[in-house]
Amino acid sequence: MARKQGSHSDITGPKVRQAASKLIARHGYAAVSMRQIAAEVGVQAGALYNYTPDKQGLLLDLIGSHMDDLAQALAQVDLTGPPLTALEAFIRFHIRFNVPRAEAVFLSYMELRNLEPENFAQIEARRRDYEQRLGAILEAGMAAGDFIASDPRVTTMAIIGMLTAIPQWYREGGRLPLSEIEDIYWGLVRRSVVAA
Amino acid sequence: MARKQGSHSDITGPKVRQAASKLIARHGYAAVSMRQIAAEVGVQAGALYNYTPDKQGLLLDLIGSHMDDLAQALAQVDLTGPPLTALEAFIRFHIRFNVPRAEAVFLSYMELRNLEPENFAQIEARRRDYEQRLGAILEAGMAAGDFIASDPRVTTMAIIGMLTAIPQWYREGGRLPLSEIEDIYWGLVRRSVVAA
DNA sequence: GTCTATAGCGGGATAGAC
DNA sequence: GTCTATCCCGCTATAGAC
Repeated sequence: MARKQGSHSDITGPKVRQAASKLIARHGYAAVSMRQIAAEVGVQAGALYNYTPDKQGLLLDLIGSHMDDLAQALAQVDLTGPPLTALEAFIRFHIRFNVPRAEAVFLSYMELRNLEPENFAQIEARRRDYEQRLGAILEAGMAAGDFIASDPRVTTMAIIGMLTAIPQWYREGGRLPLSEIEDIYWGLVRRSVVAA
Repeated sequence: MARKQGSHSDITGPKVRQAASKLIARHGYAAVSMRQIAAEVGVQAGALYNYTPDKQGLLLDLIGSHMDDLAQALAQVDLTGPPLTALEAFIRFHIRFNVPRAEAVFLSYMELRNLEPENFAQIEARRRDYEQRLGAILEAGMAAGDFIASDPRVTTMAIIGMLTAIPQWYREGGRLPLSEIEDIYWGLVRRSVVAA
């Protein structure tokens, strides 16, 4: 409440992140200049440094925020049920979360290599934690005999790969609604891992 | 035979492409300078222009050569059998072709956006042709009742996504041999699409 | 075919006025 | 908080000697 209404920093800050996300997702981190980002926001390049210590900090902020959002959203999902229920919940969550965030997903994956080593390690650890949530479901289901006994780690990577590719081809307003895509993918996964 | 043995252009040319592929795969097209590529080869930057008209031409050469290799290798595969046989052949071919070429696969996908529009369109068309080979198998199998009737286009993208992610985590000399990875993936695909 | 040297440009980041 | 101006650097690509 003490904060002034209309303060520029409340408006410009988000605009900087949004402009950077859009341009970096489209052209790549190294190919986008601070001047281009500033032009997209409608300020001069020097003004960006009120919102980020440097270009690398901006990238880390974008990817880190995306990982925050992912972790927080997953925390709302109940994965404590039986393996089959948990698996379906995870699959549907992943699709519903990622597809509307195609830009951030794409950026967070493609620009990992442009993070400085310590930043990279931190993000990578969080990504592995996320994947391991799926891995644990598969392990539990295989141990219980609900799922076909196969290699849970390879199966995890196969499912994550399949799901993560969706935002690359799915277009809103396309041939099929997202709910149907979700059903199709769940069908593919269910048949491939659930014991008959 | 008229060509002199030991001519530098026969040796330096491939070295330039190899160095560029390695560096661009690791750091990204925009982040890698012609000077870095030259240093990796062991020449000065100006010498590179004996082998490429410009930096963009080098990128197009790398991605285009990869697509050439892919098309030529696929042409050796017999996909004329019944859908189930053709599907297995395609799956195993894709894994066997892509995994040992992780660097080129990664680069060819990640750097598409750095191709100039006409170059991009040409590569993209060839990629779609490749994916359609799988699509046709799925359509035939669904029409014949061998495969579970589902959406062939979405299923194509799901399978391609699953397979294409393999080089991102598979490491030679890792826990499992490639032949076993191949078997696991074929099992996943078979169960998900083949009618019981 | 490779070198050295350089033209010409655009990059990230900072200083100081307002 | 934003601006203008600028420092210093590295980039692509070319010219001309060898």
